[in-house]
Amino acid sequence: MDKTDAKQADVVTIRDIARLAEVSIGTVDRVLHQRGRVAQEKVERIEALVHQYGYKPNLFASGLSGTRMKTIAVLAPELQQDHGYWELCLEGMRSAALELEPLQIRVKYLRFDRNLASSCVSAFEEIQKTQFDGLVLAPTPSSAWLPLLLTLPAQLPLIFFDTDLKLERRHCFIGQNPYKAGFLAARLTHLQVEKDKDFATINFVDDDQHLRVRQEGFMQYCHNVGRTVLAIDIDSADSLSARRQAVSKALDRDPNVGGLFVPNASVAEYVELKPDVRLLGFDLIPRNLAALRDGSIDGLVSQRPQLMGAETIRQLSRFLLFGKQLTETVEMPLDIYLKENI
Amino acid sequence: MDKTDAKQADVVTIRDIARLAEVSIGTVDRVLHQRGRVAQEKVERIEALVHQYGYKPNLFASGLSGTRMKTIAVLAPELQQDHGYWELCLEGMRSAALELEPLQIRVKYLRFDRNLASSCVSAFEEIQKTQFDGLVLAPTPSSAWLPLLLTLPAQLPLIFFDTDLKLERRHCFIGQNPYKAGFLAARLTHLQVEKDKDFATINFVDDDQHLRVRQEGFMQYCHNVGRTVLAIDIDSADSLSARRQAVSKALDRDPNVGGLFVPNASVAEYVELKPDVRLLGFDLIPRNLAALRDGSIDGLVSQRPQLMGAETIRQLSRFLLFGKQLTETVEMPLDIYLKENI
DNA sequence: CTATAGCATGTGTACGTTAACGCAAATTAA
DNA sequence: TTAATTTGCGTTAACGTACACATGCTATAG
Repeated sequence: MDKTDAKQADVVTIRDIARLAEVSIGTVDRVLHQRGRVAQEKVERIEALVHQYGYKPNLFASGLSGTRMKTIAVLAPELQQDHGYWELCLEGMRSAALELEPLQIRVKYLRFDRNLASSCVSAFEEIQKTQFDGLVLAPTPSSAWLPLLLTLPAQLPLIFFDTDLKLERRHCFIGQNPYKAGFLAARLTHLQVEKDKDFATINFVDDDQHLRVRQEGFMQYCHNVGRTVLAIDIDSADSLSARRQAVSKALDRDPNVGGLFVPNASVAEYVELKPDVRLLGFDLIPRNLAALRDGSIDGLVSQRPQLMGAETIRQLSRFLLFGKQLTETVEMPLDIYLKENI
Repeated sequence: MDKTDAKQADVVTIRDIARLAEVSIGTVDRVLHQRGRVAQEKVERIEALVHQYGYKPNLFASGLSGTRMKTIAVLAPELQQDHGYWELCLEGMRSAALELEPLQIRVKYLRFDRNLASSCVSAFEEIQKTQFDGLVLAPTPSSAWLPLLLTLPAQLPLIFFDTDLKLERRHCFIGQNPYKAGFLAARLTHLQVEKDKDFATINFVDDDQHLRVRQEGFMQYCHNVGRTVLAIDIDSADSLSARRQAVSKALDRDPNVGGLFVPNASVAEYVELKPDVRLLGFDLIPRNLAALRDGSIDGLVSQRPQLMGAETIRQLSRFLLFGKQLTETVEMPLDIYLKENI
């Protein structure tokens, strides 16, 4: 029951294919790796046999002969930006990287300041100095990254993380669907607030694409169920107290508001403004987690940054190791967090 | 940027260790695999060097030399049992298995009738006929499985799937926490039902451990928030119409019930009994999914059977490939599903 | 017609680990 | 003391792939 030395009879090797095609393994190898220099007739013969016998190169053997450590480069915003969200993403990446270490996969992390285009450029230049076989990038702000990305070799696997970008070049995206996220957040708020009350939502004036689309989803649901929504304009560059005061004032002006929705991870900054206003927001960062636990936040929608990070590294590794084509878009599931399921 | 032939300078091989210890690789290998026949003095010298240089065998090389396909045996209830829940689990296993195929891992599935002890025995005997390197088992009913498990070799890795069992033997468990699941379901129901209404829950008289604990969690939450719960006894062996009628009658008797909670995947069988009673249940099986979509079910708690299946196979593979110790208990996250996040 | 590319193809070897094998020295049995 | 084990250790042949290199062939130029 322990040692399985059974059936390797049906395992097809490159040598089997060579024998069947009446050529050498070198020729088969050239066909497999499309290195040319093989007569068309033989190419076809070999490809047919490969298909017919379902030949798959032995991963161990190819790994052994290569023995070059593959490197994945990860470019993400500074850890403290976005309230620790990136920290969680990297945590997931690190755990996946740990698993993949014995498979000769290494992950190299580099950070940049997402408010500073120059920081993006220098991070990009920095990473170029070393060899890498795949790139994971959180491409914010897009204006800084787009020109840089054009300089990348066309065949280098590229994954956009968290934010998607329109780009000619072949790439893949892993992240959430912000519209659905906003829509779901609205539903969750709707559940928790008495039917005759209104909603308020914070509208960050410096917002990015992501937040905007989330808001759209939120508004659409509210519209569908006939909830009135008060949008409170806030500049996230303002001081915490100024922002709290602004929101507080707005809530006072409209006493019928029963739920406040903050479309990003900063939700914990708006706790305890008004006792009977439910507070909901985004992202299960430690601070929000604590607030959810103690009841000062009533619900969160989140996208499991750790899982997302781990999945990203795994996807890319699968490509690097098995040559498995990357899935164009991986839409990460949205989670609802209440006090009971954290 | 593509070919990384950089630094293998610091990769320590068995040959390096042998050279440093002034012995042959054969001796090092014997020490590494504890095959004996090495002088104590050299054992210590080698072990010290292995530790000092952090030598890790090259996975590719060991895989290559072994080349024996490792087999994982999976024993799970018939696919149609439990409303297709097992089907989803196997789906996840299959997808993980596909990924692992190139790593010489194979998964072999066998089904049994979980209502028939004799079926468990024969499935167990059947699986014994072939070689396997790890076993995944959904051990229901426990009375049938416990005696069989004693006959397994002590070092064979064993994972209990979905249901945990007390067992002397070393093993690992992957599944949900049913108490938390019930608790969460109650919270979800609580959110969707007006505060002055009561709850009803179906109490399957032939229930198993799982359902019982779920019910406990549900009851506890209701108790905490002061909701009255009407328990409706149902025998799941009865016909669908009989069961629907029984529930319907119970609901009619108590017109203040605003929410009905079904503690298992059969929830879709109780749709449209009373228009103003919210319906909540368990498990995102296709049928429930459809009912959630069209609004006849108002919420589900589920445990992502696919993810659970995939994770199980991955865990075991990690052990088989890397010798990575199995995590004792992997508690799968609970998900809340509403119409918007499916 | 020979020299010389350039292309099609085969050969050989490294990659690191594993474990069977074989030899010698040490120990035990007869 | 000799024969038979046991112990300690080194050697070596896989494992399947990848790729550098060698070989032989064809076509074209001189």
